[in-house]
Amino acid sequence: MATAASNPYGLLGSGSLAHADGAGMQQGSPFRNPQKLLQSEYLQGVPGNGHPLGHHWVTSLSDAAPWPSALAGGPLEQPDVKPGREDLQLGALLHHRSPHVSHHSPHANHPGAWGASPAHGGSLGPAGQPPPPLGVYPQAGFAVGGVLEHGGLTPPPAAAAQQPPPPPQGLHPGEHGELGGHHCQDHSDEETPTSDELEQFAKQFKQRRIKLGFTQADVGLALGTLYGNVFSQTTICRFEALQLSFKNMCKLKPLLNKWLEEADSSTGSPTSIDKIAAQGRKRKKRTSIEVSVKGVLETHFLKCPKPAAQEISSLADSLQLEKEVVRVWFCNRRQKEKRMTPPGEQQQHEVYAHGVKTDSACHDL
DNA sequence: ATGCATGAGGC
DNA sequence: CCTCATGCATA
Repeated sequence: MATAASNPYGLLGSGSLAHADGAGMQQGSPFRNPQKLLQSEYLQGVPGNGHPLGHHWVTSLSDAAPWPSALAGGPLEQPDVKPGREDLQLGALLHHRSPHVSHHSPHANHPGAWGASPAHGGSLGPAGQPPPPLGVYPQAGFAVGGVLEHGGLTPPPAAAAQQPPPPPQGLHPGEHGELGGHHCQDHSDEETPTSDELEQFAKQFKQRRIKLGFTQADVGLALGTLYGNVFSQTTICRFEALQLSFKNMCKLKPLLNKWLEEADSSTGSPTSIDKIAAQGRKRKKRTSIEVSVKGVLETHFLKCPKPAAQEISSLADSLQLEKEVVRVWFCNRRQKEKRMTPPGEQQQHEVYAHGVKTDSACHDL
């Protein structure tokens, strides 16, 4: 498709571009993680993380296919040809507010996968959310809100029930009373987009962005000048690649959608070139971890995704790395594990479960 | 596009 | 110390 993916960065060599491009295109269905974000809301004290994350893989593979049938059952790129075509044809002309296909998967709303927290209409409040007054801090106005926390200290009662089958209850909108009696307003899609919708939106967004001649960085900046929430190229990139958490995706979608409309109407208008001040923070130089070392780390990660402090220390010592570096590495690894398609397995490759995680804390050192 | 890093919020 | 959202710096 848009192989011409933007090469906004003149500095990038063709080599890296090719790689990047390919990666981006492959993102057919990165979402496969059954992460129970939605439940975290009330399961907060429960072992989302109490046991090895590894079990996520097993979970996703064995039980559930959090994915819409389209993805799980049949590898279809697009159930409908709407997005792409529409974009190409009407791109310069106009587009309606609802980019997503009118017919969603009938069961697409099942919360199994990345159920976002529906009750967070308040914190996330996509559409109804008033733009913060020139808040320079993205997070200030937004409130990372009820970031779902770990709390994983309580082990599951029985190993048998590895993960409770998510109730098929559709988190339909209009349930919360906090928003007043507005309910059931047929908004485009503000409540809880399905992963499928998000995927489609992201795809469409990227294509339009490119056609309009904007780079990811431009968009991030524009969001800041337009709505007070600045984002980096990284974030926009991750959004397009669907490498953010479901919740995070839901939060950004409305903003990006607005930007699309804006960019659409002002075809040719120069975007505000506003640059926010950078913090004179002493950021540590990125420590490059050698491949071999990474291999060791990964091995350990497979054994125990959440090593104790002491274990981290000894590991760091063995690898001759700072403890902090190792700690952060594990943190990042865990995050990655949650957002991305599990390492070592791409959506096109064969899938076989790792039968190693019986869900036990790693051996105490 | 992605790896390592920072920081807020929370136990 | 963890998770989660986010980004600088880099491959």
